[in-house]
Amino acid sequence: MITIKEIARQLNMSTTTVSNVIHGKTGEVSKETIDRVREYLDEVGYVPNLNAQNLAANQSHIIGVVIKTKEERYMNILSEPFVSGMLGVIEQEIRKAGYYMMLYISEDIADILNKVAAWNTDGLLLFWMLDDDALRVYKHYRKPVVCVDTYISREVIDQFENSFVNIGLEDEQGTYEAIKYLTDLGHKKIAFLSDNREGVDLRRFRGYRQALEEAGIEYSDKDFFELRSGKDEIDASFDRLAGKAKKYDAVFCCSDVYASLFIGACEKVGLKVPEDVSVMGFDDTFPSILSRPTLTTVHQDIEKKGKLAIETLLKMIQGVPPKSDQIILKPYVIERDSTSSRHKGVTG
Amino acid sequence: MITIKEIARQLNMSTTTVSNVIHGKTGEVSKETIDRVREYLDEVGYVPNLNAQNLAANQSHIIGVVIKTKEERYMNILSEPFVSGMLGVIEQEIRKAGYYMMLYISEDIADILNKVAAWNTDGLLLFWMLDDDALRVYKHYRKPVVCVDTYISREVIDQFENSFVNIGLEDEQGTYEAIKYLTDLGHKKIAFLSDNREGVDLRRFRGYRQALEEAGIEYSDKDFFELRSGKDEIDASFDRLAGKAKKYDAVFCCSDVYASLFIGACEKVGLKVPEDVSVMGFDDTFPSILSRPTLTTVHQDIEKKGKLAIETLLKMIQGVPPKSDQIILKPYVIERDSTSSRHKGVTG
DNA sequence: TTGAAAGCGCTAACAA
DNA sequence: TTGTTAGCGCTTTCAA
Repeated sequence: MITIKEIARQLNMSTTTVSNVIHGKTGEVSKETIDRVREYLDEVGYVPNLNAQNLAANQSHIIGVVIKTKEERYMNILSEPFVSGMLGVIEQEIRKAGYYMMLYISEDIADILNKVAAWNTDGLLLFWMLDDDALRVYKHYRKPVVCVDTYISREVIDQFENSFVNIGLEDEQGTYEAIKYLTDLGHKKIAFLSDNREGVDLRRFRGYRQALEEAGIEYSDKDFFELRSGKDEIDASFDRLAGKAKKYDAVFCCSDVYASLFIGACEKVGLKVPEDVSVMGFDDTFPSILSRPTLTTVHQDIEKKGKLAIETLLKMIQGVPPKSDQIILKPYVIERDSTSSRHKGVTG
Repeated sequence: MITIKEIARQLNMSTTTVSNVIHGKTGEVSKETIDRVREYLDEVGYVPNLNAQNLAANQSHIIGVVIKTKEERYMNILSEPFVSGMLGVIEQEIRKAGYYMMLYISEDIADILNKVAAWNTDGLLLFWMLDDDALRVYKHYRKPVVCVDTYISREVIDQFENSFVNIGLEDEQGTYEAIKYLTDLGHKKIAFLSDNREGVDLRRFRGYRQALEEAGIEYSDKDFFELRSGKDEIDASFDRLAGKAKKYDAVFCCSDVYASLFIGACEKVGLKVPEDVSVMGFDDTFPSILSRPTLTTVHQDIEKKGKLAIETLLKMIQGVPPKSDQIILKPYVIERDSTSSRHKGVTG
């Protein structure tokens, strides 16, 4: 790899001049010199050493994308349609902006922090942080941080000194509408299926509770279909829940994949979807159209979410302070074939 | 961020000593010094600047993962279940080995080459290169390169000076077995669905042709269901192909996603799967169990493929020459519900 | 308009 | 066993 120094030597000029034309700081360089340098650059196929550049300029052009995984899951996190969809658009946007993406996946915030610091990452995109995770990151990091789908308390946000931005979704409202959609169909016994009770899923649960309440339906904790999503247990877990589903009119699932797998489990126990039980998903990722029946689900605009996240982060990196600390997208129900109006009650 | 220099100053010793204990080169340092340094390192939470480290040591600990995309596709490449599954295990393995992954997605090899060189990437994982793509990369790069699912001619391989390794699959044999499975069920008119005629899919096509030949079935180019996979055209393309499917007993698809979408298109034109037409997929990714009917497909071990690729690359980076230039995994047919024995011919 | 030189943080050859 | 020092390739201040 040829270096600037060498080029300068060949051209009989200083490294400063070469560096200047490389960076288009041509105000201070004669037209003639510019051409001479440009031509030679082309000829030798100069490629800058980014490590050196980063070291000298103290900026890396790396955007760190941080995903905190839970322990063992049935599926590699990157295989989740929502995650891979998100990552796809994020990667694209980062690349378009001339930055590089580095992926940090870990269960351990401290570990992530280390790596992010070691690379001198210019900015961070944080997915699904809980509690004070994001704050811990920010405190040690003090560079632009954008969170995605993160719920933290006002108190914690205040400690961010105005440099917290979350790109989120109206999870509660979206789920409320989903459940309302089901009650409007005449369903009464409605279960809520998720593998956790935190963050995003907690808000969805609240939306679910509120819709039930407004419909005058009582909730019991048995209606929370808690999935054990470990690799070894997920099948058994679905089977168990499908067994319980006989007593329900509808089951709302916190992701399309879960909805799809749940439908499979229902089939196994002889329950027909939607005739015997309606099933809803969330996200409107491609499992919702591959599944049969196709999934009635809550659509969210993944592309927009990803683009907004990177756009916001990039602006912050360029020193533009964020206008608001929350950018919240609106989801909406998409009707497909996994739901229908209530039959059981009518005939039973 | 505290530096080694500063630490050395505080501790009243040289940077070499500090650097040595950081890197565990403790043979040359007294026990006492080691402890003193370690303790202080902990205390101040020292994090090395990787840019500096890379620059000085001339190695980046970055593994470049290169994916050459085709033009516009209906789906972001990272959303493809096969790709995201692969990336998931690769990321994991890279991380476990203490390396970093940098993703380079582009249509343009030259562009990729630039970035890879700029970062001084330690090794490269190349996906689905065609023709002399991989060779071009190697020629400009001359560091360890492992290809995945790459078919190139012997001539080209020879130019690699023994440093070419491909992690592949018996695509031809796998497809041969898939088609044989279909002919054994009594199917005669069998179509082959793909969006291209190169690389992997070309070999699969050859397996298909051979199986047909052995079964004494004639092939006509109309039996190649060529999918236009652009965003705007894919639906229309599937509809058109589903229309053609009426005259067929079975359709072999080059991916599970395609199989799944094709089944959807068949339903639209009133064709039942598998009663009217059998459909097969490839890869055995999760659409094959989410779809209804579940997909009969050709299973390949993605996890093993990914692990082998990284393992091989890491060894090469450590200077161990590869034993063989081809590591080829064996796929096998998995029976599910999207295929059945031939009815149409029996009754018609 | 151009150049010299210091320094980014780290490694490693060499000296002590 | 420890320290000095010369780079790695680039940016940038300051001087010419």
